[in-house]
Amino acid sequence: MYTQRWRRSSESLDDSTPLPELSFEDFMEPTQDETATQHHMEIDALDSDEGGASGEEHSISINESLNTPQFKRSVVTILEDKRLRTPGPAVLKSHAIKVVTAGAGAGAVAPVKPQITDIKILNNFKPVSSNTMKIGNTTVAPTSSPGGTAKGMPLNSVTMTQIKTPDGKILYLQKSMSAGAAAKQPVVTASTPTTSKAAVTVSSGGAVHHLVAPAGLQKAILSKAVNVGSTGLVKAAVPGKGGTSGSTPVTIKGITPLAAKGVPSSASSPTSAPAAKFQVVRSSDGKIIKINKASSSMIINSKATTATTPGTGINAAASALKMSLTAGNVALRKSIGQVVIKAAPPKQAQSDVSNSATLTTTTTGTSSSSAPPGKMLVQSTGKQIVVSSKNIIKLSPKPGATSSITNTSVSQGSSPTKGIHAVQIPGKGGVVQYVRVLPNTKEAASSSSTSTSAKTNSTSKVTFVRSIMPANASTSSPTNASSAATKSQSVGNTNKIIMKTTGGSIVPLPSMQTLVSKRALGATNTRSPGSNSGNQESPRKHRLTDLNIQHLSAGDDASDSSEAGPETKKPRFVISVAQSSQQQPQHKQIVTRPSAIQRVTVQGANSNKIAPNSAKKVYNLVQSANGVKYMICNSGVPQSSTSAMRRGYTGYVDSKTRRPLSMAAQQHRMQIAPTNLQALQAQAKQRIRQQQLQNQPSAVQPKAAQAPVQPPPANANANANPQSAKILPGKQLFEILKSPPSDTPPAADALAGMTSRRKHCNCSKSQCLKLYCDCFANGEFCQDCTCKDCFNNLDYEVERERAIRSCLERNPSAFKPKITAPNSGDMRLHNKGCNCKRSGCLKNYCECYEAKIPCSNMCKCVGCRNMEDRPDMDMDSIDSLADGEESNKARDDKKSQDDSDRYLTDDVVEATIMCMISRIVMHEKQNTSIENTEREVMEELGESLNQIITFGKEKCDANELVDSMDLVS
DNA sequence: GAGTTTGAAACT
DNA sequence: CAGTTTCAAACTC
Ligand SMILES: [Zn+2]
Ligand SMILES: [Zn+2]
Ligand SMILES: [Zn+2]
Ligand SMILES: [Zn+2]
Ligand SMILES: [Zn+2]
Ligand SMILES: [Zn+2]
Repeated sequence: MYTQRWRRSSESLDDSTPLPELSFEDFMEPTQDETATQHHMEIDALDSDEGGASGEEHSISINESLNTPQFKRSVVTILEDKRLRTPGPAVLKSHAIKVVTAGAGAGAVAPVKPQITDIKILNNFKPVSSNTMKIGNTTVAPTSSPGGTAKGMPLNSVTMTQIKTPDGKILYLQKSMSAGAAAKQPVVTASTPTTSKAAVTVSSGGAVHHLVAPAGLQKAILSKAVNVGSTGLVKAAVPGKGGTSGSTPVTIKGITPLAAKGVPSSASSPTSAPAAKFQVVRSSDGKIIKINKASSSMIINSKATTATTPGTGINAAASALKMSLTAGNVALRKSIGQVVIKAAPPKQAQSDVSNSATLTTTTTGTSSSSAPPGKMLVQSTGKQIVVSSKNIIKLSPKPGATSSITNTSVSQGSSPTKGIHAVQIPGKGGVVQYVRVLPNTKEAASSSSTSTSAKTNSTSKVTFVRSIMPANASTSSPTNASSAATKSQSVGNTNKIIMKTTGGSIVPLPSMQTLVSKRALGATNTRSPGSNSGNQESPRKHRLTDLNIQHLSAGDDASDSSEAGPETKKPRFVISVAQSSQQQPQHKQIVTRPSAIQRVTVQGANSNKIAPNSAKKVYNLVQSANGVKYMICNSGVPQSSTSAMRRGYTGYVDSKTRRPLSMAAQQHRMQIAPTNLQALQAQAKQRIRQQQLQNQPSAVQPKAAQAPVQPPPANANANANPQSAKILPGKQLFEILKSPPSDTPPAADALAGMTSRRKHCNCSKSQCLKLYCDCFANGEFCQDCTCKDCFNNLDYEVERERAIRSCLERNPSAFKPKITAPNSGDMRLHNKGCNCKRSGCLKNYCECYEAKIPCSNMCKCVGCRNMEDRPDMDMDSIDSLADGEESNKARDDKKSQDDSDRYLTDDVVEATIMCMISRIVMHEKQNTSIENTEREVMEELGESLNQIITFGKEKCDANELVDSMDLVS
């Protein structure tokens, strides 16, 4: 079933993609299972959040503790020199980088499975440990240069963003802001950050964003598992922090604190909006994750920062990013390089200080300023970065995807608007993931930022986050909030509707069409890095290069988007964290649809309203294949990080993998309300808006059961902005989304196709109540399907639930993702394996192939040709290949997994991610087209991967030689 | 678009 | 659990 979904979509894209490449999904969704290691990343804006943030941070820290044992802080400095702009770095297909951050949620989250951030490169790379790696331009030195101390750095003026890796590594992004620059970013209270965070600004030169591993405070966790695959996805998930401390929940904090924590409600109100809201949407296939953080918002885009002076800014502006890896496998501190984010346009920046300035995040001042909270979504076709409340950042390379950006800026007025940047990487099917960073309230930010900036360098925390576009940006017609989202260019996939929960309200966002055709993905994805490595040139690269960025206008943050937000104009990366008050238990929203599930943690952006506690709520968004999206809220309870992660991931994972139910189950608490368009439209619209989150669930509850049904009023609670929630029927959104697709260039096409929902079932005898039906299997309601006698809708809730139970009885894991990564870093594999007899596992009949993953030892296939080895090969070539299949498989699989981790150290991953982020930021500042941004991001990724691979290979070779020597001797 | 192929899901 | 049937997608023409 699963596969099917993808299949089609993929097909449209490319059939060609023969190989078992990794699918985005893989990257994206890495951890499907609970266990799946999830990587949690948390990014906190040190500065940003004010008090609230701080609180959160702490919580985070806690989580971290969980996740990451200790802080080790190695500081890694990442310098971006200049990235290669090599065009399409093909990069490794196989390598995917996933970063997931578990929600801070303290215990809760962590508990589950703290995931480890892993970066894996499928290809065998050796860990670079000792040697310095260069990623793209950035070099990572094993030892971190600067900073060790950094940790303690006083943030002072500088705002920093911290990212912790599960390992305990923390990354801070500081943006020294030039004064001007500061503006954008929400300065937020930079103040707060002060505490623990010490930012280390390494770069002497201009302002630099430093990533420092702070000690405690906010931590960003990068899950180790980063897979960079050709598909190259980088996922960073930030799990919501747990529930415990509610506040913290937002894992990712916008660096800039939201000034306003309080956000007001309205979503729109950005300015003050207390915390930034992060919304993340992921839809690999259709999955979306939003995270809103009320208070702090993260901005990923550089835009925000205004870099005042581009050129000048450079120095000053450039912020150096330092990443410290604490635990990391390698423990080593590596100074990666500095990434400079310049407010100023990149170019200038570059000149800057040494190399560093790769990124300039100049925020367009305007935007930043204006749109306080901007939400950014970065989509890259191939890569996605998702930041979810839980904070997930995924970068998946999408092949063709052009990035579309939809950003809806929500401006509520102007200010409020938030830019959301969604990065979607088309999953196989077209799953797109979004990363949104909503600068909530940023408006203030701008102002605030300034303040901060004022400080010396003011490192503005800008970090990634872009402030959302100013309202203006949002210009986009807000139309529907949702619509706005939809506006996003759709990239490929299906439309995704993202529910924003900023306030608690969830707003459906249309997914970007960015999706890249599977093919593309596949192409890109080639697993074996090694082989690939060499070939950057390979076509795949492009894909990687292609990033789609969508802007979602989330409405404003909290408020969302829906209304306001919708406008997405510019693509922004927004990570908004809505804070929902936890209080309302209801977090849950319902989402019925499992399909894509995204998690969003919501902090109480709205919080204002709600409880201060703002526990974090996590929402999982699920998109139905149709495009319907469902939100699942975790009631305040912090999800285990893992769990959260999972879902998120899972969601991303292949469409196939999706299993709403499972999801639900996992989440237990969560309720899923199906928000099908249909349902919604028909019944719900009204409800939905209001109830969506809240009520609807009633019926819907996904069977998952666990989630008991709670009516998820979440919205209400959280959202002040229910409005946003309004979402309208998904379809509309979808439609909207769809329309846009064209934007994306080439890839887009494929993607575009994807965009709409992947599939619509055509069941005739199962009533869509058996797993034969993809819709049902994905936990989605049939929408726009051509099925006959369909019972998979709200009109037959009873039957549907019964069917769900039946399926679960038969197979408790029926709704769980089929493809998961055993270990965080590991490449995804089909849990059960396929059983192909005649297709050689080279056709979409094969679930493995469909998922673009190689067959594993779990597979019982006969004559399998779907092995990792041949990533690059085309179908044809593959066909020609003799089979050696099984043996190969086993070998490959194992190999890949084993080695992958070695090479990808946290540091490396972080560095890579940072580089990518920096690019995004820069582009945002520059306002370069999304496509270009995506391209560059992908290129960056590809470049990094190549370097990593090259490095790994070299080492491996050397080692082998040595070994052989030894043997000989 | 009809018909065939395919392999998972369902059933025995 | 194996073998068979059912099913809907994937594929072919
Ligand atoms: Zn169906
Ligand atoms: Zn259907
Ligand atoms: Zn149906
Ligand atoms: Zn197979
Ligand atoms: Zn297989
Ligand atoms: Zn196989």
